[in-house]
Amino acid sequence: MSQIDAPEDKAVRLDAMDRKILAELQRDASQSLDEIAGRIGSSKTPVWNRIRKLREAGVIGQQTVILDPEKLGFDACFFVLVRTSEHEAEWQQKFLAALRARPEVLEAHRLAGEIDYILKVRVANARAYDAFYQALISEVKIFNVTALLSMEEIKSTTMLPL
Amino acid sequence: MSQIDAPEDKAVRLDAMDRKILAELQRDASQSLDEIAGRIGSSKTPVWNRIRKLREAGVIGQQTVILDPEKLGFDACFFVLVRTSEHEAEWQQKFLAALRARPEVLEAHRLAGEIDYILKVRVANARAYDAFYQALISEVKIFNVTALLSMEEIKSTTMLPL
DNA sequence: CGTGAAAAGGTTTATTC
DNA sequence: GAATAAACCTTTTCACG
Repeated sequence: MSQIDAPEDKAVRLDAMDRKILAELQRDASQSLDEIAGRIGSSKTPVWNRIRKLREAGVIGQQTVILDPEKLGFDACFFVLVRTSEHEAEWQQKFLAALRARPEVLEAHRLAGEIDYILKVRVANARAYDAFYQALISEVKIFNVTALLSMEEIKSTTMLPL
Repeated sequence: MSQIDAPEDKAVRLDAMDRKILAELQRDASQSLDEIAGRIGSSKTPVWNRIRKLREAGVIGQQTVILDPEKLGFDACFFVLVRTSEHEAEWQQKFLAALRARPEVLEAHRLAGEIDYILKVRVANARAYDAFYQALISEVKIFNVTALLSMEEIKSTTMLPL
């Protein structure tokens, strides 16, 4: 069975210039090609060709804008530790679908160890969290839930350290 | 003492059109003004004026690009639960500065309750996590640390549900 | 593989209704 | 407020060294 380079392939070989371009794009994706080229000591066309390749390879994904949650009234952020008794495929499918469908769940990870899942949930206030929580446990059976309330966001970045 | 509208002010009043614009920018910040205007049923000029205001108000922050961590060799993601015995201002300053200085710490929150802090840390592998952990505890005294290893990223988004 | 120019399209400002 | 238009940049393609 043959295998072509698919976008899902893990790890891509990058040189120093690719890394510089990625770092610049992470820092400020609104920069022009000339600006990026200037900063990293290259020029327009090579930068453009590399960006195109990095996009095709799936290294560069969504281009987005970071909004200020508090200015938009999302005043509460919870980390939710979930333990479950159920480990059947069917239950898991239902649980994952529920998480993906709920827009207040910004992150969800399946974990190794005692705790099965961790969620990061952003909502307007504690009441909105409770509504989310009640809705979730009514959809899927969960053994144990611990909610950790964030008092202060010390740091938050999407920038990987290249 | 008078008070001017500063960028740090909490909560901003937005109408339905502002929200639609923000939703489009979150979804895809590379769209042209015409594209956004078309999708939300408006036109260039009003969309442009609103985006400018939202930027000035600090609602719209960094424009960035989401990179694929695995394609870049960041194969390990940990959530780190930190308990401390120290609660003096000086200790806290040192701890926060350490977290902010370490680029592998993508998120850090101060929590209410038993656990004092939660961190999200992205590194190449378990060994790199250990190096990070050793460096951190050598910089600041920490009472208790639990690392939760992510086995699977079920969901990860920066998009707030507008 | 980089350079530079040309074509197409986007942003930003100013003016008008 | 919104529409239009003009000036100015940027992106994208392409032909050439």
